[in-house]
Amino acid sequence: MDKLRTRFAPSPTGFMHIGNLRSAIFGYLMVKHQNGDFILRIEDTDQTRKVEGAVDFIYNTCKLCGIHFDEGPNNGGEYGPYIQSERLPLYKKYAEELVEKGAAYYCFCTEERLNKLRKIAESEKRAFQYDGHCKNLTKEEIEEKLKAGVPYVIRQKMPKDGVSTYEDLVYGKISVENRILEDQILLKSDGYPTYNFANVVDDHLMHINVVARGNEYVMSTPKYNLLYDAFGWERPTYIHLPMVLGGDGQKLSKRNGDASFMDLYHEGYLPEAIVNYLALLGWSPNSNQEIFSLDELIKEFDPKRISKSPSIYDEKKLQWVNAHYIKKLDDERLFEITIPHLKEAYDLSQHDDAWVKELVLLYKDHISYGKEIVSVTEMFFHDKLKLNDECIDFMKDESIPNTLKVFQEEIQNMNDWTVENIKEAINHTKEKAGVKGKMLFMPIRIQITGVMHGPELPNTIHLLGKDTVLKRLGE
RNA sequence: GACCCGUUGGUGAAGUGGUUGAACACGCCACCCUCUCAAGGUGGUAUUCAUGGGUUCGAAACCCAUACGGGUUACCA
Repeated sequence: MDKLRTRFAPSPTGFMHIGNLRSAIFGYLMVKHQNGDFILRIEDTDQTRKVEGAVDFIYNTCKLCGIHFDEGPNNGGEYGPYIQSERLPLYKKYAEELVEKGAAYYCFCTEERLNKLRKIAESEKRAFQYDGHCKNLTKEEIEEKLKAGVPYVIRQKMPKDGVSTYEDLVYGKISVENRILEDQILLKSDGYPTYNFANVVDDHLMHINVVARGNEYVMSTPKYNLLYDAFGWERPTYIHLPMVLGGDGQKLSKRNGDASFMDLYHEGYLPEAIVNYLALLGWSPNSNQEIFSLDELIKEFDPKRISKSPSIYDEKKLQWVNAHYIKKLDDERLFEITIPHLKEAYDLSQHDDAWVKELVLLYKDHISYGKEIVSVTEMFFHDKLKLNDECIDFMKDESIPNTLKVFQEEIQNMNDWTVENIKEAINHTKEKAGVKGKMLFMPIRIQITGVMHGPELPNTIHLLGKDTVLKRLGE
């Protein structure tokens, strides 16, 4: 069997949303499972959508995720160029070849005529389909118009009857009646190929034998196959992926909580966690395992276990996965995904690096993504503590003023400001004030941090600093 | 409208005719741990498998309708 080769073929929009990334991941896993090649091809046949720097952006995103390309615009390969706008002459040549073979034809129909046809179809409540007006032009007529420079497109000649069938690795057998297939445009009047055509030509030329893409193409795949057949090329294996939807069951959008990969990344989600989560959206392993490294995913991946129904993107579960990875993260990376957020939110000039790092470490097990460090550490940066009702209630106990007073004295008399000494101070307070457990810790915690929960108290106090602590105890 | 695809709990899902009175995970709740929260541990919650018909000794699983959802129907990709 030939080496597996698939491609990720995005448009250079400078944006990669979760669904796109997932397609890339699935393609990558599919092909790497069998040691195949993963190729990047840029589909920029719609010049109006092109964005500067988009190719690098795609490379960066994938690199962060651990996905590498065996071939592509930035790393070359045997079958380049890998940017469609650089392959223009090719498409024309192949389109003309198809005309010669009788599988396509020149069409000189104007937009006005097409629009008129469309209107008629609409008024008759019929689906519009090109009527094949130019299909039967004589050779002389065509020559003449070409010579006269009349703008033209090249259209695919579709069979009028019969049924086209193919086998999809996910959806199984798909059949579509040929009569609903339109004589679609292959080559636009500006000389650019349409997506559909460029895809087939490039896939063949680049020896792509596995096509993994969104299931919005399930129904148009017979058109592609007809093209392969007309050329006498071998059809690839198709894997159509179910869609990813937002929480409202609608297509992903900013509105329903969609985030692009970069948004998530910048909020301190780890790429490996995102990849892990995404791999589980619409695919399930043969076991109950939930946490997978990329290598494990490659080993376990089986396209037969891709589900057919759309999946809903659930940020809660992503957070759970991400939190899992954060717990195992080495400190340096933890700092990278948290400290910039702290810097942005708070004035850190009063603190040195070591202090900031200690703070982050204190919350390592408490956050599920990097940016969450900001909300969770608020008490360190805002002096005004607002107690909620529960705290106020708690503070009503009559033993509390004394407990706080004793503790305050302990702090005042402390020479070395260390976690150990603070622990000692709490212990002394226990003895001197005659309180323990909750009645010992809670008053101190509430008075100093303003809330009833948080990480370990001595460490928290230590980080807050003696001055702040005394100030809050005095209030 | 036509065509294609889908429909297991709040979410991701396992399941491919019979230890399923439907696994596992997220979420949620409770308990344990803990000064507290988180983490961790334990337990619980929720789907009778969209609906209605078949086929079968037996169906979530096979077949047919219906409903709902999504997709396609561009000189966009």
